[in-house]
Amino acid sequence: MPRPRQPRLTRQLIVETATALIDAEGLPAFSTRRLAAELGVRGPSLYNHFATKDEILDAVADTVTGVVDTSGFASRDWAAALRDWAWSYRRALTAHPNIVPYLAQGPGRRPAALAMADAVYGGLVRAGWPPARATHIGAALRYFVAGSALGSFARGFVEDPELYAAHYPHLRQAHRLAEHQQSVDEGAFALGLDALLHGLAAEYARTVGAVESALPSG
Amino acid sequence: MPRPRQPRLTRQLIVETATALIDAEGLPAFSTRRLAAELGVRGPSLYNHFATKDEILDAVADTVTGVVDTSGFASRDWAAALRDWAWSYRRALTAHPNIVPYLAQGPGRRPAALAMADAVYGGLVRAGWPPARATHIGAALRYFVAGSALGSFARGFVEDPELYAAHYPHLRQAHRLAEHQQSVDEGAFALGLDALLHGLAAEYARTVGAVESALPSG
DNA sequence: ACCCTTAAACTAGCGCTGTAAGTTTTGCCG
DNA sequence: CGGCAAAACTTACAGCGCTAGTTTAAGGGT
Repeated sequence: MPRPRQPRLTRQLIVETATALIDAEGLPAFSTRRLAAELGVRGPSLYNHFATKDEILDAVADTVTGVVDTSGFASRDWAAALRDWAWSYRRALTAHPNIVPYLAQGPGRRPAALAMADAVYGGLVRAGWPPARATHIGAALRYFVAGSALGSFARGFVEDPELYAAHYPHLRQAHRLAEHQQSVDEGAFALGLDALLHGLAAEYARTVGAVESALPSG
Repeated sequence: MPRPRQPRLTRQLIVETATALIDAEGLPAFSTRRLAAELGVRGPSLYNHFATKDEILDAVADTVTGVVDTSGFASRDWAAALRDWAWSYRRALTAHPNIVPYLAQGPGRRPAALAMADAVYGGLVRAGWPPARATHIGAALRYFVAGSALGSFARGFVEDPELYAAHYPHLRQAHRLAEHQQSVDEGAFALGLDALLHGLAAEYARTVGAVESALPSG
């Protein structure tokens, strides 16, 4: 088959179809041939638009990260902005949980991830946090969000409840976790995020706030 | 080649060699043939000892998780025990960073991960936390530790610093993160963990502590 | 109007992968 | 001492990411 009169593939179409395929069937089922078949095309044709499979995955990951809202850092105080961002970040990841294992391995060279890191860091520094501290805070929240989206604590407990009861006395109810997976994960996230922000506010009051109020400009 | 006089493979030897191979060359380089070659053997021979490749990876992950120390929950107050556990957990994972992406996808049916979850949950409940809260706390800390071991915040920034400076003004220094990766990650972890525990202590005082001190047994 | 470059599909194929099937020889147990 | 299980083997299959080379259409330059 020669070059078609109208191109059958575009980067955008490939990324959209890849996202749908990963959402529907998981990362392991995502192969270049499988994706190509979904697009009515023959495997190697994808390489006219992307250099490698990882480049496709990067594009998928980038569009997922792209919807994260960091606008709070421009309008709200740093703690409220952090909270809004963390929830938005979590929503973006849990909307496409199957791509998270790939995405979680670092921002790499994905523009949206870098833009997000930039916005968070800038917002925290602007609020008075020392640069090193701002880096740490952004990283810590990223750890927490990525971890929560990745390793849904509850998802692992799906097996025969009898097995648990015998060996792990405190986990007798663990099989029920699967039923309420979403609410457990969200509850754990909400609790952890509140605790983190509470602790950060205390640190802020102890260090930044104290210093600023002792300065003429504060 | 027939059955040898002395078996060349044991489950333990396979797991140890697999761990070393993954540590040295990463998850993508870990294939059954590659592992077999390392053991002086021919690929399919591994299937006399493990049913699938994933079963080998589960065994590796389980031994990694197995060294995590949860003994603090038996001897110390809940907050100190959580801190000790979190650090021990993090050390175990960062000692074998290449297996973390596999390990982070849930406790599955790995005994060590389940035993760990059991110990944490039990310790928190014994300290007075309501069961649902104990589940949330264990999950939240697991998110944080796994996220920190998996997606080293700093590791992603390795590219040309000029690229960052142009598009992401606040990340001008980001390339330096790679140099200090370990200290940044540890600092972020320490900050986040302290903040988390600070917030949890406040919640404990507000709920559990208040109730217990109002009871005869408290 | 024509040529030429480039684009976008194709087919063929390489060296991998996980793993199933069947073979051979050894060690051990009844 | 016969026979069965164990543990290595060889062979093979389907699928993987990706490269190379081919074909034809689209579009720009003169």
